[in-house]
Amino acid sequence: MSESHSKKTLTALVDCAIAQFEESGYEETTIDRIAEAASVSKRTVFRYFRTKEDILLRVHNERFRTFESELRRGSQVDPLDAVFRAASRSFEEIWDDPELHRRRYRLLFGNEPLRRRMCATDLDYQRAIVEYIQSFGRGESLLITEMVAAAGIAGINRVLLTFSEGGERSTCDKELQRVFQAVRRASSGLLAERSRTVVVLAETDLPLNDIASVLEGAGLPTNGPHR
Amino acid sequence: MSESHSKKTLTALVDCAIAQFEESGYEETTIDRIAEAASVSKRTVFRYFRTKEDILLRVHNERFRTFESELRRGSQVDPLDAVFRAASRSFEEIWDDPELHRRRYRLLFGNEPLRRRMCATDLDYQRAIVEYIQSFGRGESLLITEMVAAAGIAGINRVLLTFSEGGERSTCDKELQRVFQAVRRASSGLLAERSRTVVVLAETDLPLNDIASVLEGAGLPTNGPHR
DNA sequence: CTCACTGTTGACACTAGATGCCACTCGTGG
DNA sequence: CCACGAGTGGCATCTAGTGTCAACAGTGAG
Repeated sequence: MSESHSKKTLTALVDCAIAQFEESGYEETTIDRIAEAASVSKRTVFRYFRTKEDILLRVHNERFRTFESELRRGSQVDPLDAVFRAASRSFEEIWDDPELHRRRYRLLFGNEPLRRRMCATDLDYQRAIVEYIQSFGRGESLLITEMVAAAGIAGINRVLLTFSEGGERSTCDKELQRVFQAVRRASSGLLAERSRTVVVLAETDLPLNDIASVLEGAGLPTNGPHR
Repeated sequence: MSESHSKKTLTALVDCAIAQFEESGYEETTIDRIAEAASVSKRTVFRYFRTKEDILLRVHNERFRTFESELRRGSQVDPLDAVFRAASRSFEEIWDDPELHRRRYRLLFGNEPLRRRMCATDLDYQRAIVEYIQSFGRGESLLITEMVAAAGIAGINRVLLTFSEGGERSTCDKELQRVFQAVRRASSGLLAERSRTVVVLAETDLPLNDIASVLEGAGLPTNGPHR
């Protein structure tokens, strides 16, 4: 259960692999080459990483796991708040060693097959978010929930891309907030399955103030200048 | 350029492969096994399909190509209309042989690695949709456009899942429409970066009909009973 | 000190997906 | 009858990934 692990060889493996990928490209770099560079046997490489792409993708997938556990931990009233918090948390680890993560994500975004592989992780995020939101039992349709989740994930991916292109922490934080503001705006309309700007035309003898009182009594704040 | 192709062996290959996959599972079925079942050599299998998963995924990827070309062809005023039309068109081929496609998608959705592979195609859809919408030059932010596209694609994927689970044409069409209504509702707010239901209170001496005329003149359809 | 236990590694054999190369066959047109 | 090209089989080869086993190092107990 404890699995083979030696911090030294692990980091050596990652460093050598990333260096080789950057130098010769992902496809062109064979496992044998990486093993040789890290002075271990091919077999040992596969003891540390299940697959070749796992060398680059593991950290990304682990980001999902922290996201998931943060999501469970969060006892928020609003599901979207919880998702936002969890997403923020999952980003924090990146800032421990931004340069290494940046190189990693640059490789991932720069290589088409790997970029596509990353999409597979989105499925995990979608499932987790949908399950979480549905667990609140507000009766939102599965379809709409999935769509809202997908939109949020697309936003998160762009934040990741921004980061890989050199985005600083403040920039990424700001973009992530923008994503969730957008999700909130969209979902308030979508989850309730209706959202439209309505213009009401009506004739009445009631004075303006009476109508405003009725609206405010119904929990609809009015902010127009009414006497 | 003409590539090797023989309708007979192609369909034989697909039929045998799908049958084997259904019987023994995707991973458990080797290329040799498929080749043997179709009475061709292993080498020939790879002349018809670049990879093993291509046997199942090719049709799905071709669906994207028709989507893309339909998108270009479409000379719609509204970009979302064009995307909706293109999506509908890309579904039409399915109804030529629903059962075969159903078996295919059942395998794809039922096998986790393949399900994840399908996600890679979403990237193509997202890029195409984003590029198309941006080409209208309405100044929507890239981030928001990507999010809206992702939401739509998530919806399309659910329609596909519904189909694979036995959904009839009318059911799928209805669900697809629901997806795009949702996208429209969300995007009208998102692309403009604001969306809210507004109630206007005002006093005026103008008769109802005059106001209605102004609104309709501005392209806002009214449907209330006004004299 | 030594025995036993455990965790890490290297070496080797092997499977399966995938590619490159060459020779063969078969139908069609000149 | 020959030529040509498309489609094919057979074979060698490469690479990712797995299973197995023996070797070796550290550690704690007797």
